[in-house]
Amino acid sequence: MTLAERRSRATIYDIARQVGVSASTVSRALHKPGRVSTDMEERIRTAATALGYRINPMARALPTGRSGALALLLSDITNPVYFPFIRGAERVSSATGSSLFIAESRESAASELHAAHRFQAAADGLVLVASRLDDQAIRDLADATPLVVVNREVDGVAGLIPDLRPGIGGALDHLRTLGHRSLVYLSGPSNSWMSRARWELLLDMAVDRDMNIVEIGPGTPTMEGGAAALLRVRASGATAVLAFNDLMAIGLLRACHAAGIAVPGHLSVVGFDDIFGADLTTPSLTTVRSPLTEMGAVAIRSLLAAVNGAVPVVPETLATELIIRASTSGPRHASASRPRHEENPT
Amino acid sequence: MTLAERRSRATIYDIARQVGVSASTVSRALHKPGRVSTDMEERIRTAATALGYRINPMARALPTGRSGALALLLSDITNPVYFPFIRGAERVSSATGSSLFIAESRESAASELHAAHRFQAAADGLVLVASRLDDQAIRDLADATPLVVVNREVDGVAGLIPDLRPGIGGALDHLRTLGHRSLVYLSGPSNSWMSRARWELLLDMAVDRDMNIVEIGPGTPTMEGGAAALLRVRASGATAVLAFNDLMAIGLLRACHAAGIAVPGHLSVVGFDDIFGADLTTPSLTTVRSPLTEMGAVAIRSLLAAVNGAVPVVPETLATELIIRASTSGPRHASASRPRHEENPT
DNA sequence: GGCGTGGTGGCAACCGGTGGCCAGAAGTTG
DNA sequence: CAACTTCTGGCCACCGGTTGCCACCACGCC
Repeated sequence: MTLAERRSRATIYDIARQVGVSASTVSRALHKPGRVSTDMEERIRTAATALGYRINPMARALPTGRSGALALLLSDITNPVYFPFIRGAERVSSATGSSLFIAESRESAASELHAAHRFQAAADGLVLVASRLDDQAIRDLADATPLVVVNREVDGVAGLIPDLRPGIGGALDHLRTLGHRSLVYLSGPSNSWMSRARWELLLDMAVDRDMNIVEIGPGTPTMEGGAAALLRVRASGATAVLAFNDLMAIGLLRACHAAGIAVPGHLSVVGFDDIFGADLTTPSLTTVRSPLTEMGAVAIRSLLAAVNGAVPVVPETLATELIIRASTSGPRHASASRPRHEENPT
Repeated sequence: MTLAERRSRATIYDIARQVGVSASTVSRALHKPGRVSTDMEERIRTAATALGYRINPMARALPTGRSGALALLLSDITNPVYFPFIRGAERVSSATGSSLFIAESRESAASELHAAHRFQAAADGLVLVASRLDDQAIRDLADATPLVVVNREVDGVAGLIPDLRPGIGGALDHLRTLGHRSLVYLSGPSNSWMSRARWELLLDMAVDRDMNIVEIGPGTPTMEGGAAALLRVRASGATAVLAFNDLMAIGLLRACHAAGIAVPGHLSVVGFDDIFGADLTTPSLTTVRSPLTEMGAVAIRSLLAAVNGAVPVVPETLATELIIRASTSGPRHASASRPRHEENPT
């Protein structure tokens, strides 16, 4: 088949021959509305479908410089947080007729850069999610290729960041209403822009609300990373902890259970992202949800705009939101057996 | 930038001009080891790196018919079962220098076919996971393009299926040892080849073990689908249920909890796949794990072999395996409070 | 010294489209 | 009816590589 396959596949020349016109006429009939007479277009279209013609994107890409492909670079494909994002991105790209490349950098800047270079040649544009590259490397890429960064802010590069205020404000208000005054933020990797952004806003808004907050970290953004922080969380004396992401929050939850610390009775836990699984834990996890599916969609739309030379418009609807579940309650209750919120056990 | 970007990007002609040779010599120096003299190759390589040359995959694809891209088609990107599979696939493709396209058919045969056609032109080969197409459509695709189907068997098409026997045998032995004699299989979608395969093997192996088993279904392969089956599961009088996948098993778990039915005290539950989250539930889920990451890797390796005209070799290590957690115990215990297996709460 | 041989590089065609430019036909206008 | 547009289709160069074939050169050998 390797050879057989190479044969077949009708080209515009086949159509041209059958209709008795030149190839450029076929090209125009198929892609330049109004450029050829209606009945000629008609004849060419019928011949094209009869021959099962499908355009060769590579051949088209050569003169136009446009491959019709976009690329998505993630630091960790198996992090559940990305799946809604990928879905949103995939929907928009397939709806607009683009193909989507995907690659994972495995938290390594070098392999991220390598993948980015590979895709610079093969795709029309790049989306970098939670990039591990430094600002200058990103700027260099953006100089050569349309580029959108997600969950990161780089000067002079199109970026996409959800509005953290409603979610973080909601979380702080929620905890304050429950009676918490002393909080901990479990931070993520030191090179994570988003971890820093969450922390800085928490700091700011906690002070506004007259609450104390300390940072513990940096930590790896996994369940293990969350579990590893337990000792320091306890030592801090805080009554509630916000973890950089749900994975860490879940890790902490499990570590608490193993150590006999009741959640939310002795410690309230809040996560970020609302990943799949956040409502499967016991207690189910209160978390700050990001509109991930929509962010994926918007990222691709902005990228397409950039590819087409238009100015990307970011809708202001990318707001985070607090999802209240069962891992938060008033401080210093002796037992976790009666979480005060609607429980969602499995 | 849309224009600026199109400029730059050194070509082999730029290198040729700088070194003072012809483009074909450059092409050979770069990709035909030994075809040009060593010092000429040396000079060309230095010039290439000096100019920041990177090959244009589209230009190369035109004469060779090889784009260096592979495509992965899934029915549902957000199903956690695919996460590890995608990772395995991505690792192998990026390790072999291929780029990976990804698309989701949203359970629709029409959009799957549409995506497949799009990728036929742009990629060297396709991987279809849990395809919703009928056998003939898949065969037609396979006639025109190197193709590997995963979790599906189609005559004359390369397929990749894990060995279900160890996992299913293990699950039946486990349940039998616990004292169960009467089982239910909660089947998935009627067009799911894998659901059928699991059922048929369960049937076969249950009879061998002198156990009763009935099928309930078909059902949608989601938590809702699992929850929806509760009434019929109860009515069957069975003491243990195996669900088509973990999502359904988790849905059933939650429905049981809501209905006051103790798991595993009143009902033991076994899932399939061991997705992310299967050990987050309470009780944590006993499940038949598939080697998903490796399957992703093997799928891409087979596809590459097919692309290169070699015979794909499927290693016999793709065995399923029973993961015993806390959702199974002996039948008819009054309470679920003391699951007999090491519990993994949160 | 003539000839064979292997090593090395160039020429040119080709992959499948795109698009600028041109020419003939048809239609408009004065 | 001539001059001028507008339509419509063809010609051809080009995008950036690959590769079959040929030519030239140096060397070795008889």
